[in-house]
Amino acid sequence: MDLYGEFEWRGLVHDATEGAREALGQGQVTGYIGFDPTAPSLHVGSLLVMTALAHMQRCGHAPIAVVGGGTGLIGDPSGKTVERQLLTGEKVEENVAGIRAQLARFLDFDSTTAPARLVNNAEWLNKITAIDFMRDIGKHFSVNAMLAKDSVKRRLESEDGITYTEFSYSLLQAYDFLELFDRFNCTLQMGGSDQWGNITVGMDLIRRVRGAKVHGLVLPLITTASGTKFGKTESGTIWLDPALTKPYEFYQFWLNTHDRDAVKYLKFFTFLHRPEIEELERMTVREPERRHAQRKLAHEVTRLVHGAEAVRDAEVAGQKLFGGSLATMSVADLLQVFPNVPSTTADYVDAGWPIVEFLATSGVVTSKSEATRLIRGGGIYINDERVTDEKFRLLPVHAIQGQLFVVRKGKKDNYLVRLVR
RNA sequence: GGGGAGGUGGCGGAGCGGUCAAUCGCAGCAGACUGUAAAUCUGCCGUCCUAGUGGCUACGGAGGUUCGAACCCUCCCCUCCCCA
Repeated sequence: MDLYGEFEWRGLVHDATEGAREALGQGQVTGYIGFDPTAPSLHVGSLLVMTALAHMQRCGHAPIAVVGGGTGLIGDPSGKTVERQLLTGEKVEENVAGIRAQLARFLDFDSTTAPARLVNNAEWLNKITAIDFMRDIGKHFSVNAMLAKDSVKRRLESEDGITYTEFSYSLLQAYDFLELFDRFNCTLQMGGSDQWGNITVGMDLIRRVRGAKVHGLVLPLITTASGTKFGKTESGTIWLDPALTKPYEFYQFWLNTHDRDAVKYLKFFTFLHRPEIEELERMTVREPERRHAQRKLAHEVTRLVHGAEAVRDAEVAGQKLFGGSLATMSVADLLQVFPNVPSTTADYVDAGWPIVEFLATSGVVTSKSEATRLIRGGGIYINDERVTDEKFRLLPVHAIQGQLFVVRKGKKDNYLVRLVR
């Protein structure tokens, strides 16, 4: 299958170098994407480039995922307006380990025909000496040209300026590309659209020192129909790590995708083929209330990231919490979904708890003031029943079979609070 | 260097001595409607609590005048525009 055509149909090509399409059409290409270990987990914002790597492999090309154990120690100034805080070496290593595992889910390392690789650029960046770097790499760059780069220019104009460290970042990334070219004959670098500048620097370096023409392709910035930042919800970033974002929340995030974004995201984040996506599009137009596209999207993406079992749990939990009345539900049923939804415990107290205090200490809200505001606005429900009185005293007998409270904030934020004796 | 305009809550943008925690719009949260949508309408919207004619923090920074300052004065910092 033609990778470029696949990308194009899915709307994944924001920009590409001339000849990239042809190069991908003539035999196997080795391409890479870099991942910054700035956090211990990737988030949904990285999902697009991850699927891009997987698409490469599916089309018979050889993908390389590079985790920036070396560059992570510096920090990419692209898109940043202020100097970054440097991460410690241990922190970076920790983050690298977490990210590696997440990337591994998307790639097949055992393929004999189109092998995937996972490398850490610390492998070469930590070894090169300052003198070598300046002689072999630095010599090929004109500071005049570097100063003209947008990301640098913005920072030069800003009050805080830019340090030499961040200024040199793009050279390190260029060196990565060169190293991968030498080691694996890697001739393509992909990335988010903010990486275009860094990618072209690497292409220039390879052209100068090896006389070879390599390619770059950048993916679009993900936008939402409502104009909000993709990948954030009220409760924060949607992470890929199940310890940071429960698979249930992850599933709900996708399920709540805006109608106008659902099909676009199916193309972006799933590997479903064109006929199936087009059928889902038709179904969604016909019966928008069924949210065919959103359901499939949530199902597929959750499966890719967390596995089939997690999807089943997330779907069951969703049906339980949104499906019917809690009254007909057994504690056993609810306890079954307990680990899948945000949940806490509360210590048993005979006399019960003032509702406001209960909400604050269980972590459903951040302060008693917020609890009061929500109750006055009619946005708090205990076991499906709206709390109308902020002075209400919650008693152990109110718990479902004396064991469990289902606390709901607004329409869709469910929390389970279990009583502990 | 000279002249002019301006810095207010997440953003935009009013206010120009008391009734200012600060009009309004956007964003956000909650409610109604619905499809766990969108649009629309309603309420909330610095923050905390014992919820009160409550506490704390806030109109670039530091001082000052005043019973009282986002608002007046002084100095400083920063942004934008015009001229050199």
